[in-house]
Amino acid sequence: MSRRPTLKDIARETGVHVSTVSRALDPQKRSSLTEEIVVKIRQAADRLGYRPNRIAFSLRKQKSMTVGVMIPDITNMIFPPIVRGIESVMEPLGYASIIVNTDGDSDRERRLTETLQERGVDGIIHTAVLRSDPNIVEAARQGLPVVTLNRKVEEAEIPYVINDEEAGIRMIFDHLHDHGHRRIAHLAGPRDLSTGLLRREAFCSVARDYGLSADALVIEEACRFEEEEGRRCAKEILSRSPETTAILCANDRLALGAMDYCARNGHPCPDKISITGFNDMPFLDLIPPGLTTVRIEQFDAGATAARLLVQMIDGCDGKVPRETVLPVSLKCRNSVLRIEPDH
Amino acid sequence: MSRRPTLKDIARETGVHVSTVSRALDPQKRSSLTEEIVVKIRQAADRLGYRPNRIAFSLRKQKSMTVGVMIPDITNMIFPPIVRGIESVMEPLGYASIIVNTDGDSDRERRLTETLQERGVDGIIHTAVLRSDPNIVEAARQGLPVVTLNRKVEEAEIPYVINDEEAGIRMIFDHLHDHGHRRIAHLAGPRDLSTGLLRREAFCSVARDYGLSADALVIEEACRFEEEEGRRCAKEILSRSPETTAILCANDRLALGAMDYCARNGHPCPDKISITGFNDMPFLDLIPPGLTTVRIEQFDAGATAARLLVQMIDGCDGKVPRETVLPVSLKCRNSVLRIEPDH
DNA sequence: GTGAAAGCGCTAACAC
DNA sequence: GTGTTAGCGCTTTCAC
Repeated sequence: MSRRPTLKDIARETGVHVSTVSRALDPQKRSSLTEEIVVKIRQAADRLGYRPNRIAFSLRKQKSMTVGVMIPDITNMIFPPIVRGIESVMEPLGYASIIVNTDGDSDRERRLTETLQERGVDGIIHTAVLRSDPNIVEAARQGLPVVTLNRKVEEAEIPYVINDEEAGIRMIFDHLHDHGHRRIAHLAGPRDLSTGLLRREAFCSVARDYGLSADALVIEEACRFEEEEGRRCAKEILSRSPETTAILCANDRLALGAMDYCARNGHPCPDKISITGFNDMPFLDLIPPGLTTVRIEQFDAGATAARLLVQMIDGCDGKVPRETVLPVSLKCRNSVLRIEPDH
Repeated sequence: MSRRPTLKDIARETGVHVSTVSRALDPQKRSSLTEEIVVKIRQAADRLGYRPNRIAFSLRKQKSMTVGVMIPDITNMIFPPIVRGIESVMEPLGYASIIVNTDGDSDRERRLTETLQERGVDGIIHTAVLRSDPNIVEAARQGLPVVTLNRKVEEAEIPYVINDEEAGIRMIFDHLHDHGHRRIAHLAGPRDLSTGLLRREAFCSVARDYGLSADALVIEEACRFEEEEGRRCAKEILSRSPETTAILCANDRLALGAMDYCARNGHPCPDKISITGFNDMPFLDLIPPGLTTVRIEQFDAGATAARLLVQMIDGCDGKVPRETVLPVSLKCRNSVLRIEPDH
């Protein structure tokens, strides 16, 4: 359990100064040294099993080679692929990630943001941001590189990468309409999350394009993106508007909840009612009847956000784009039934 | 984007020495200072928005307040709950976790172990260890606190927390036997993982207790804990031993794969064949017909491992227990059919 | 009760 | 080409 060797140990071992050792071990500066001494130093380093101390490096360089990744909850299956996407670009560059779960708790988020800053993270990828989010805005204002993922914050110029919500909703609405559905309800997400709002707005806009008047639209808003809320809202929709033939849900978990409620209450999907989701989370294909949904490339989204963040950290060339919109696609399974349009 | 304030800034502001500021801000040592000056310093700190620099702290104290968490792959749904369990004890204690994915790649694991050590982690929780795993053994030998989770490594005295594999296999075997099954095949996990081996051994041992001779046992071993391997092995079992009435799988993913293969090849579960899993991963309840499996408390396992690790780091009282075995329970769903025993 | 000084392991001016 | 020196922000002896 002997202490890890330091530059000083190598210096003593080889009889040179620590700064020489430091240079010899830095690929950038190696060139300014004699070949002979470099070899000697590297051999000594290998022999002693030297590993650089990144903490000392961080303190000196004011760069921790660490980024913070804020997510609502890693047990929500759409996040692990995002995390892997981030890792796929960060790790090869030598960055480590500290992943924290906010649980959608803004107080907790504030504390975690502070913790990350105390730990000197070089930047933050935030996948749990609210449309209005003073904590992260303040951090960004102080000069910390931040990029938000999946959601955007409205009060600041923080770069974000989102999916093409509008296109996704349009695809799925078209799909329902093509299958004869005219009485399409929207099970909306929370209004304080940008995805919730964006998808709702897209729904209204597409409905308008199809000539449905806004006040005829039945929309029920979930408080959280959770199955339980899906059940509650499905119940609401069914009782308020029993003639509904399809429920377009703002995400998969809401759809799963809605499907469960409908199945238990004499409206099995797809026979009695068609239901659609959004996200295409893992394992959805194994759950009957197979939710038709909008596929989002979570891994790519993570990787894209990571690339942006690195650009901001390196602060190299011009500004990074404020907005990055990733393409989505329709994933047809079996939760949408073809029916005769009733008009 | 002004630089974050340091102790020096507060010292200048209040006209005292930095060491005094340091003491005033340390709850432990605050007592040795005048009440008056402590108040003045704390006010100045608040006014400037001082946040301690944990990197400097780490360098000085040789303690990073960071632990490494090695998992095979965070997108495997059994791991997120473990991560949250670890976090639930680590975060309140001020520890952050760096989570890394090994992808079961031993080379990658070695690199990651080194990276974690360079970053000065105070300990490692390893959920992806092989039965023989020189990398982590070497790290532990050098004095780094390590605890393994779900699996154990055989060549060293590294504390581990595992689930009661033996009891789990026994429960599920009993359950199958109670339902009349006598021709029970085992779809085993990889032999180089302790769970794979332990569950296989338990299977053989229970079978022996039931008077089944070892050479009559049909066992097919998967190379990885993945659906694809489950399909392959199910095919093998069905062709080698068509009279099989039940397949006891070493984990849920293998079971899902087996179920899929059987369904597609005229052996729907549970009507033609009964299948069981192990782990009770999330969302299993939504996948028909509902896999009967052994429930593991992943969150608790993570929390337990974290508690052990903290004990080791604090190096306080006596040694931590080498072995911690967590209880498991039977989770009955609908993948096991009651049949007439054929003898 | 408070200040002075050293040092954690490293990098980067600046000398020579 | 290599050594000297200073310093990143903090804690901790040791003085007084």
